[in-house]
Amino acid sequence: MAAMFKALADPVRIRLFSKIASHPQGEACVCDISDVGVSQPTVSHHLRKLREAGLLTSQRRGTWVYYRVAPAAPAAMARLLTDSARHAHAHAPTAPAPV
Amino acid sequence: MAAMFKALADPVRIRLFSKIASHPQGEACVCDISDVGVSQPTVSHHLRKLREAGLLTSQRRGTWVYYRVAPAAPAAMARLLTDSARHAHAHAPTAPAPV
DNA sequence: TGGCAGTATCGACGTATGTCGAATCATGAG
DNA sequence: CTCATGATTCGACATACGTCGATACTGCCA
Repeated sequence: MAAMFKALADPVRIRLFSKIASHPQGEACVCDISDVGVSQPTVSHHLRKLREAGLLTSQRRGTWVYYRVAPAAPAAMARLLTDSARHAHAHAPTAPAPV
Repeated sequence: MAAMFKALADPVRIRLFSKIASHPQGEACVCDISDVGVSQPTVSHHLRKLREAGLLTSQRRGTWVYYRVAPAAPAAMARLLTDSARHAHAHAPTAPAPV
């Protein structure tokens, strides 16, 4: 789980992840998202980290490599966060629990 | 945003965060959550990181310091994740789009 | 077959991070 | 006031990370 959060613990990787997630067809080739302010090898390095953490999947089609979001890992991360926030909110000192 | 994810990019900090979130009253003093496998100064260091990232708030009551989850930051992180996952799912190669 | 465009890997460098022990601060008890 | 307990800060160390240039790999096209 920590590895998943570590994968997004970098502004460049967050930008890459968001770009891929918001791209048409839900996928993007590397050439479409390489303008994040770092060199091309660094982009490849970050994409590899995101893929190894389970947040992205890659697929080669001809010359280009397409990346898309793997839904399982983000869902698990979101679950941990929402569970914690909900529990904290239920005991919030200022706001009463709505239900 | 990357700083928030970086705050949870460590197994010890995930354990601390989860322990605090699941504690009764939604808060925990440091002495209650110090058994995470590292020394007590290291626990304090990690709690400081989590607090600086906006994920926790601290409050001293007498001898003890109590930590609780700050709901805003986890909510923002969860939103980024669920939005990305939902978008990806809408274009998933296996599941057809419902609309 | 050769060349070319798109990606990935390698090696190296500077910086950041996690960890600890020792010391310090803060608070309550006697 | 003095001491004991809980928590933080400090200094130091080994390791991990982000970044780059150079290089190698992959597949298309002439």
